[in-house]
Amino acid sequence: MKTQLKKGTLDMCVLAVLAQADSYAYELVSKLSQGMEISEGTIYPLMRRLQNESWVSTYLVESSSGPSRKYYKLTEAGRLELATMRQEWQEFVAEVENVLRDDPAASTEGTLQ
Amino acid sequence: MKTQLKKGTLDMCVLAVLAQADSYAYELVSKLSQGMEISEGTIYPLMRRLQNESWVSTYLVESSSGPSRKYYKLTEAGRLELATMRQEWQEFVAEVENVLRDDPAASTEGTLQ
DNA sequence: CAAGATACCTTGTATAGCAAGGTATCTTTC
DNA sequence: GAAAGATACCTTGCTATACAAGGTATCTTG
Repeated sequence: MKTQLKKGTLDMCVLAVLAQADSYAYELVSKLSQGMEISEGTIYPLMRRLQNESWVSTYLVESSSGPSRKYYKLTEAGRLELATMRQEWQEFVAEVENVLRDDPAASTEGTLQ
Repeated sequence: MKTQLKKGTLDMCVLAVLAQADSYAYELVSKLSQGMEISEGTIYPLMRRLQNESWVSTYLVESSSGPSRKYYKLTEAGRLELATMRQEWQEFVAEVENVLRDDPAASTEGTLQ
């Protein structure tokens, strides 16, 4: 239902996770699913986009518990992009909060009966 | 460029502005444009959506400086919806910040050369 | 070998923001 | 009173992205 809110933030989230450690799509879904909803149908096109932008590189690793994993590694360009996205995200949140702040109902103290 | 980030937040922003005072689309654009970018091509379909959801009602007011203005007034349902959106927004921001927090580069101290 | 988990992927749909373009009204200026 | 500019409304077509649904292949376990 609040799927629109995610638009544009998921790539940043993925890059942030990859900034910690290399990972593969299937694992990224389960990692991110701890805090937010994200589905497989979202992650694979997304990873292709990140790769097309050269923000990640890939390598295959054979697994002992299933098919080979396609690992993604953050590139230097990806690291810079993540920093940019972080900044834009914070600016955007500040803008929205600024609009919300002017709303009298912002101070949620007894405004709703 | 960061147009994706706005997806799903603009209706909340509009409702928040209307929570302060009734307004019309053209004025809403200029009000919101103080803090964020939003265009006319966005606002009119958006206002129709809000109206279809019965979150706003409308009335015409003749202007002394141009054509009649279609004012939008927040309904009670709209007020409730705004509260819900606020909450979902805050939850969503918290989720994203949570993912970002785990990123070592989060503490922006000397991480970039 | 059947079932289930792991892991990859694609197709089609819905949504929302925006640029570009169009119309009508009202005031001002010449 | 014609032209120009601001005000105010609106629509069409494009784009991006998230997701459900479906499909394939691999490996383990019973």
